[in-house]
Amino acid sequence: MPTEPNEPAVPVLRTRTRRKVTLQEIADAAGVSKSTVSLVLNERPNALPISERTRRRVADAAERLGYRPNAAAKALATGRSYTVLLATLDFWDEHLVQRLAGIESYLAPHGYTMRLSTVDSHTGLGPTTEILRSGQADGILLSGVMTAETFEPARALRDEAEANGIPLIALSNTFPSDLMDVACEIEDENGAYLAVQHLIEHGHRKIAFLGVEQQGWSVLREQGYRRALADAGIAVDPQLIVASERKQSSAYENVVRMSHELDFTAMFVVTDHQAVAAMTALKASGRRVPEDCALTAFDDNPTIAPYADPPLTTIHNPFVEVGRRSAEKLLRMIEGLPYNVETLPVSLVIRRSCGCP
Amino acid sequence: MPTEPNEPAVPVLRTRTRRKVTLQEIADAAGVSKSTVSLVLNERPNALPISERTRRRVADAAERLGYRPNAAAKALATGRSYTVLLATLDFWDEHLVQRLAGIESYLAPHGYTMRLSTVDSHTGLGPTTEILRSGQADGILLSGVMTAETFEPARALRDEAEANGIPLIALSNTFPSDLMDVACEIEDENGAYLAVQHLIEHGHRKIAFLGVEQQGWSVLREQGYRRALADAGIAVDPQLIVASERKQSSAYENVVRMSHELDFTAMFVVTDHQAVAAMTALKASGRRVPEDCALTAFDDNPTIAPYADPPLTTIHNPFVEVGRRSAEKLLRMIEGLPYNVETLPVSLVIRRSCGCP
DNA sequence: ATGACGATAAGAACCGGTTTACGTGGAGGT
DNA sequence: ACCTCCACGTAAACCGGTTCTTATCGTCAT
Repeated sequence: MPTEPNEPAVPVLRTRTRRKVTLQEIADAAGVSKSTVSLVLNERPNALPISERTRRRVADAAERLGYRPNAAAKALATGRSYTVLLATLDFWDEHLVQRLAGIESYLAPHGYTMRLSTVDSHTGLGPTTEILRSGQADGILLSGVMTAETFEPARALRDEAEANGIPLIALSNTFPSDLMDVACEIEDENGAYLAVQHLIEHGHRKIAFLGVEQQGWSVLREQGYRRALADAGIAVDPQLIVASERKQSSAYENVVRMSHELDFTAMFVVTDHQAVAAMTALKASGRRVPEDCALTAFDDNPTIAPYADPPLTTIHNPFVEVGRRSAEKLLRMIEGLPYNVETLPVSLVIRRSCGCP
Repeated sequence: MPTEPNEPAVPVLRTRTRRKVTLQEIADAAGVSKSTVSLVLNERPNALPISERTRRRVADAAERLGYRPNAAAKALATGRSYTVLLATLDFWDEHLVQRLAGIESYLAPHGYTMRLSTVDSHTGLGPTTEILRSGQADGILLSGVMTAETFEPARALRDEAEANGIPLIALSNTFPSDLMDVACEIEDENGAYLAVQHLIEHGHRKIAFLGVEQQGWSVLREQGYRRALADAGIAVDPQLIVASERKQSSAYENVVRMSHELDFTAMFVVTDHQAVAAMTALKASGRRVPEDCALTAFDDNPTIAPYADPPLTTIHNPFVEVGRRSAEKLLRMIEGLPYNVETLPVSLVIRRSCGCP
């Protein structure tokens, strides 16, 4: 029983693949020219007037045929890629995920998509340069915090972006503002104030501060800590102010040492991430949280704060909103629209680590 | 002293922006036609012959003018975007970073770049569908592991990719193989065998196994554990085989319980990530590692294993290589070339948690 | 009836590459 | 000296949109 010899062996994929529908095809279907179709489908604010009747005919045809504009053709004709480059200096930015959600939620409805490229000492700027020079991105969002290793790559990227006339903003406000823009600030100082104030309301007066070295936001949060103490008439004990490296183990070691050497009943830690290390250290030093040492933190990281033991009382850092705003600001820069930098409010999220029932 | 009134206020950026160099310009500079330039610059294997002299002239001109092909024009002409879509189901894939390094290292020299898009219950398939339908990607790498929440989105993406004739492969081998392809396997079974064998060589006979629920690779690693015991003539104690959820807290709780209820002197944990939780739990239960309980793990995660206390003896999981191979295989699928799935070897990395000096 | 004008739509050029079918000049054979 | 043939380049069409200029039609005032 011989089968048809010319029958392809695995035709499934090919037959199911829908052929791409072009502007011309929907023009034919609607009985108009392709320029008319383009005009209708793009809905320019002050374009040529199109009658309601043809507008509808075109829209119907487009809908019926399942038309999707060819991105490359559009990019070629407009000189814009409708693409944002997410350049990352350090993929281990714990907050990238949440910001990403905000970024995508803004980009998608505005017809933009995202490219990804890492910029570090291993990969170098090469691939990223290629993306910019070949016109594959209209703007850049830079992810990652400033460290000794990331500073130079970040500066190089900034220069490359500038040379190509492509706007760039940073997602985190850890870079000097003369180096690069950010979309928005958050209330670092005030958030820390609220977190420390809450500890004070619990009756604590010996409150330690655990910060992170070399980060502007950590300094701001320390200022909030100091202001809260000052407002409550509590003198600052410099010994109780400690800064760790970014990694958790550094925080752990610091807190173990502090537990042995210093006298405090509460502690404010500048990030949830470091707070869990601090709590582990406190417990390892024989202190219960919050009974022997109450603790508040900053970030309200959804993968950390609710699952810590005890759950963290912490300042809600609006990362998703920061992502949204960053995308919004970048798009405004791309379109040449004005924008301004706002400061987003934060709020205290009370769980158990502070001693609240 | 009036200044020139027509002088733009902020000309800096514009003047520094290099105008894009086109094929035609370098054709003029080299005194040839633009088709010749295209031919020279693309170096097709069996294209029209070009004399060495003009080849050099063109190359020189291109170099001198700093020519970069316009990606959109190329994409339009070739019908290919030279872009791979990294679709992620779950950005918290701990191993994405390393795989990403491997992926980029392969993509960049082959002229490909990466797009990014998340596919989950929040964002849905929408933006991703748009990318595929508008021809903005030639292939898809799917990141993230299979869970109850990610299964449906993954299947939908697979269907959409198939409908558009775009190849897709998964980065992790957690999906049923009839649902989607992977680029390569790793020696899950053998790695676990090596890790457990090492504990046996230290003289341990009561060895616990801590796995992760519902993951194929965890099952494979359990098989390696069983084979190692069998080869040493040790009977398997079913009570010592425990599976946790993916989150660390689940592992922590399981190990605390095991420490109280069961009798074992060593433990093999299926991931570094869970191993640190296990170690914390062991210490919290009053057991020293490795003196009271030796421990080996799997993954050799560079951000975890060397920094654990004590540093983890663990199986090196070649994530970077997996990323490279995944990119390679995807590109071969895009180009219609044959490929095959290989199994990558793993190796034991000895540090301190096993009890070695 | 007719010319002017406004509202619509068509036409064509263009974006910057790729790719084929088609010239052209020179070397080699007789 | 003439024809062939091959090596090398060129011209032109095409990819699928955008956008500006031009043409056409109906309507209204004169």
